[in-house]
Amino acid sequence: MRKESMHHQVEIIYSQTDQCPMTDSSFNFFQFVHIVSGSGSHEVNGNRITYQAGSFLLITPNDYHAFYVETLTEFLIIRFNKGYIKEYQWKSIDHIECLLHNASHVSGCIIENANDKLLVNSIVGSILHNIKYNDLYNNDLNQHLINALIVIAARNIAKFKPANIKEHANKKIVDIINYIQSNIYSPGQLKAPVICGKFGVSTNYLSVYFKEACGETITHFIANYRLRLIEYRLNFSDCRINELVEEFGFADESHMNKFFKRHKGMSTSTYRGAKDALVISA
DNA sequence: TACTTCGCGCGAGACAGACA
DNA sequence: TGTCTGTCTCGCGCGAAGTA
Repeated sequence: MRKESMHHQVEIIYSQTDQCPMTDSSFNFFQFVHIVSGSGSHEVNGNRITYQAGSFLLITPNDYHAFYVETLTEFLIIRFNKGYIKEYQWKSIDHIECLLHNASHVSGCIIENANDKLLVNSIVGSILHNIKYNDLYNNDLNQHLINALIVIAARNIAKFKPANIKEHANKKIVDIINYIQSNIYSPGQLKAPVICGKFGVSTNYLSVYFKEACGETITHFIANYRLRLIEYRLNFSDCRINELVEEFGFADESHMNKFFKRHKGMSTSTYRGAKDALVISA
C-alpha cells in the first residue's frame, strides 16, 4: 500500500470526479474533505457512511479510507500536518491536535451545529473563490480561512455527545453535557452540588437523571471524557506528567496516576513509554 | 412519572516513602 | 527531580426503596 506525504504544511486540492479520488491509501497528515456537490459513500477504518453536498469530513493520520462515488462529486480537500497544528498559536485551545485525533472514532460529517454548517459553507466558498481568482496574498488569506475551519471542527468535535444518549434527551441534559465538557479542566465545577445548583436538579437525583438519559452514570461519563483527554495529551504532547496534573486539576501526581491506572491498567509514564516504543518501531 | 430519602461502598485527597 | 506505590480518612455518588 502506498503512503502519501505532503510537500508543504498545508495543501488545498480541488477535485471533481466520478471515480474514487483517494482509494485505500494511508498518510501521516490530517485531511478535511468538504463535499461541494455530489453524493456517494465514504469508508473509514471499516465504517461506511453516505456523504452528500455540504458534508464536512475529517480523516486523521493513518486512517484507511476510500470514497465510493455515486454521482459526479466535487471535493475540496484541505491537508495539514501535525507540525502546522503545533506551530500555530491557538489562543484558547492548546490541545487542538488531541481534539482532531479525538474524531478518529467518528464517521461522517463532523459539523453538527447548524450555525457552524453555514459558517463552514461560507468559508469553503471563500477558499474556492480564492482558488479560482488568484490574487495578491491569497495564500495568507486561505491560511486564515483554514485556521477558522480547524477551530470550528475542534469545537464540534469537543461537543460530541455520549454514543448512547437517548434520542428524546431534553435540552437540560444536553446543557449538562456541554457544561461538563466546558469545565472538564475544573473538577470543582463538576461536583454534583455545583451541577445540581446550576441546572435545578436535586443532588441525589442527578445520577439517576443522567443515567436515564445517557445510559451511563455522570461520574463514569466525566471520568471517561477526562481519561480520553489525558490519553491524547500523553500521546500527542510533550507535557510533563505534573503539568497534566495541574491542567486537569488533580491534587497531585499520585492521584492522577491512580486514576489513570485504575482505568487503563498502567501508569501514565508506562502508557507514554509504550506509545513511544510503537512510534520508534513503526 | 418525577422526584426524594437513606445507607453503603468507592474514590478523592493527603501524605510518606521508595525508586531511577 | 520526577514518578510511582501504599495507606488512611472522609465525603460523595450510586442505587434501591419510598413518596407525592
